[in-house]
Formats: sequence, C-alpha cells, structure tokens
Amino acid sequence: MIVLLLCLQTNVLIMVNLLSNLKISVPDKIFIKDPESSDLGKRIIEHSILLIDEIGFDSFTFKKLGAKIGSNESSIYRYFESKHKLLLYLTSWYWAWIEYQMVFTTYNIPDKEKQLLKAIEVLTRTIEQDMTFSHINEIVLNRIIINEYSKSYLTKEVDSENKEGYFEVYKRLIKRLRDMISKLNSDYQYPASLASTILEGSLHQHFLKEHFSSITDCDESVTPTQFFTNLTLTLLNSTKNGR
Amino acid sequence: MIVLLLCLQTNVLIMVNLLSNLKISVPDKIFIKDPESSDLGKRIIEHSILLIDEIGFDSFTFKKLGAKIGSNESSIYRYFESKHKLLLYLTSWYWAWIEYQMVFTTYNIPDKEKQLLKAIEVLTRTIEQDMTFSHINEIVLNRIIINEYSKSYLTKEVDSENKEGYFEVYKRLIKRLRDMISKLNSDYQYPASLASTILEGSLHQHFLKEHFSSITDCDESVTPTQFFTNLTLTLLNSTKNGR
DNA sequence: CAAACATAATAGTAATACTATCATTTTTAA
DNA sequence: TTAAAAATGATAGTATTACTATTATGTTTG
Repeated sequence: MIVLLLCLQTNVLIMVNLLSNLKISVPDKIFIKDPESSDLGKRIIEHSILLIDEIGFDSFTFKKLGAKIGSNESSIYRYFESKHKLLLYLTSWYWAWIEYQMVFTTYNIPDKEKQLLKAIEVLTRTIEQDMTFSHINEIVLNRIIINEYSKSYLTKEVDSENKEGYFEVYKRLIKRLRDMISKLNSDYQYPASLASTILEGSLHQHFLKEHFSSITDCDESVTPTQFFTNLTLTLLNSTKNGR
Repeated sequence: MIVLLLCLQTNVLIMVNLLSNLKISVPDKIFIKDPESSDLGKRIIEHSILLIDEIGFDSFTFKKLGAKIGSNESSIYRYFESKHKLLLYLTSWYWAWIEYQMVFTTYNIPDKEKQLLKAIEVLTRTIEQDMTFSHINEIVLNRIIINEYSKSYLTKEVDSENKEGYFEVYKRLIKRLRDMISKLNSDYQYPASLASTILEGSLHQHFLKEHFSSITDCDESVTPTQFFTNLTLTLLNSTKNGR
C-alpha cells in the first residue's frame, strides 16, 4: 500500500517536472492575447476558474472578475473577446492536460487491454490531486468541466467555431480513445460512439452523483470509472472474434 | 412493408386519439398560470418552441416572443416568471410525452427483452412524425431537447429546483427504464447508471451526428438506437447468470 | 350590467456585454 | 538614458436584457 502510494506520488512528481518545462497548448485563435504571456493573463486564468466555480458560468462576468483580481474589465477584454471564448480556453486547456496524462501513462503498456483500462481510468476519474505546477487549480477546473462543459458547444455558433478549430483538442482525445478500442477489438462496430459516450457519460455520472443520486449507481463506493470499465470490457470481450 | 406502414400509422392514430382526451401533465409549480388554460398560453408554447429552435435558447427573449405572437412581453410574464421556467416547462412536457409513449407501447409485451428493446427504441429514436394533436410540434421540440436540455439543470439552482420537483418527470422516466433493465437481468450491477447513460447519451449522439460527425459512428445508416440497443443487449446477456 | 378577470401599453430599473477613448505606467530597444 | 512602444487603467457610453410596476382597455360571466 505504501509502495503504491509512493509510486503514485512519484508519477505525479515526474509529471509535474515534465509539465513545468512543457506548455499545455491551446488553439491560438481562442484568445486575442496569450494569457500565459503575462502576469495579468495568468491571474485572469487562475481567478476565472475560482470565480466560475463559485458563482457559476451564467453569473460570471468580466466586471466581477476584474474586481476580484484588482484589475479593469477593459484589460480582460484585451485577452478574450467574450466570456464564451474564455470558457473555450479553459476547456481546451483541461482536455489537453487530460490528453497529456493519458498519452503519458499509457505509453509503455504493451497489453492492449491494460492500456485501454488505464486510459479509461485517466479520462473518467475524479481529479483529487492538484498538480500545482502552475496557477491552474485542476481540482476546481474539473468541477467546471462537469458543470459547464456542455455550454461551450450547445450554441448556435457551434459549426462555425468547430471550423475555426476550437474543439480540436477534445475531438483528438476521443479519437485516441476510439483507436485504442479498435485496436483491442477490431470487430466492434461502434468505437467512436463508445469513446464519445465514455467521455461525456463520465462527466454526466459525476454530475448525477452530486445532484440526482436517485438515477445513478455511482456514489462514494462506486465510481464512474468502474461503471465504464465494466461496460467497455464486457462490450469488447463479448464481440471479440465474432462471439 | 405497406402493412408495416399501416400499422405504424394506426398506432399513431390511436395515440393521437388517446392524447386528445388526455392532458400531458407538467409539475404545476413550474408555471404561474397554466398555459393550457387559454388561447394566449397555447400560443406562447407553440411559438416559443419555434423561436427557440430558430434563434437558440440563449438569444431567446420574451420580448422577441411577444413580437412574434403579436402580444405583449408583460402578458407572457403572467404565465412564466422567467425564460428558464419556460424551458423547464417544455422539457417536462417533452419527457412526459415520451414517458407516455414508452408506457403505452411496452405495456402488453410479455417478453422482457423485447419490452426493453421497445423502450430503448422509443427513448432514443429521432422524432419524425408530428402527432399534431395539439399546438406542439414534437419534431421541433425534439431538436430543442437535443440542443438545450442540459442547460435546464446545469445551473447553480439545480438542487433547490430539484427539491421543488422540477425534474420529477425526467427522473421517473429513467427509473422506469432502470426497472426494465433490472427485471431482465437482476445480476447487472449498474442499472440506474445504464439507464441515465442511454437517455443522456442518446441525445449526445444525435448532437454529434449533426455537428461533430468525426467522433460518432451514427449517421444516416447507423442510429443511436442501434448503438444503444447493441450496447444494452451485450451488457445484459453477458452478465446474466453470473456468466 | 357590473364586477372580475385577462390582456395591452407604457415606463422604469439595474445589470450585462460589450466598444471607444484617453491617461498613465511599464517595458524595451536605440 | 531616453524615447517610443506596449500594456494597463479609468471613464464613459450604447443597446439589450430581464425583469417589476402601474394604469388602461377589452372581455367574460354571474
């Protein structure tokens, strides 16, 4: 047990070190000025995460954020043209961070099934450890993704924004998962739908656990990871070799 | 083929007749004044569906709706205290209508598996036939559910609104599906999570089909119904009798 | 036919989601 | 070192939103 904890801790430390030299890359059309390029920019990101978590995205405004960081509304508009773009930035950052973890932790696993299970774990788990390698609090950001992510694409502008590449990171992540599914069982007919269902469904189960507990089996003892691991393994094993 | 079409047609007709005597019941705390009780109320519902579909819920306002139906903003406020409550009304109505169809079409099916499959079909299919038994266009309302439903519960007020009973219809529908799952296979460990995943996941696959086709297998020839039917049957058959 | 009720018209408010302009401070480059 | 450039701050302004309140007008019904 202690060994396991040490391993986990070590893994986290390795990632923190790697990431402090790496920069999570977000499509640059999302922002006017890169928030990573200045102190004010970083404060905007740091405190927008905290404020959106606190009051919800719908009540969040640049004016309130300005007040919180002792800066001016008009200065924030020099980084993001709207609060919607800021949400796109935060979600792209989050998915790029998850993608990084997924690729990193599955890279050297030769067994395809174990690899897929590890990927599902990374994608569906509750974020409990703040990597603190930066100004971004990943635990809080994870809550924002659960509560607000859908709002980033459930808009009338989704098609034009998709063409601009604003959802590339998310789609790439799902395609990686889809490819792992297909590699494990090339007979399974719906790898992309399964992959997108795992990602979106996991966010949904986390939400239900908090707010509509009567329509989920997930609670303190059962995790969305267990539900989707069981689901995926059962699906892929039973269709293997035309069984 | 002709017989099948006639059967479908007949079923629809039976339902239209039944429903013209029945009233879809929506929790009455959602509205100030029942929109079914007056001509203006019905016009509010009819045209709010069309206008939300046209410009999206985010751009929708009571002022614009008033202009569209030749009525006054202030009159609409006598029916609903906010556009959020109107969305809750529309979604509750929709789920109650789906629930009615599900209960109706599965009632006399003795085979549990066939019954569950029928239920999944009703819950996940594209609405293609407008029942036109009323002022409500179900095809358009279905599109609204796909594009806007999440916004009705992804709010800071979700817990208090849940206590008020605003999501009862939706939860009841999922519980019905969960019970059918459990009846078919009592060994399966996650009947509620599977049921909620089918409902939410189906809306999501319909959305992906329209806007992010690269991360779904659903298209003109593959339906969300097929994906979730295959998924459910495989899951429930493989865990049956501890297999 | 009068009271009750429904709807319409108008006005008003605080907040939102910005844009524009100009002043001040900080950084950088010659 | 100093001047220009860049970043930030302060202020003001606009159209719209999401309502509330009041009063007027039309319509039903007992």
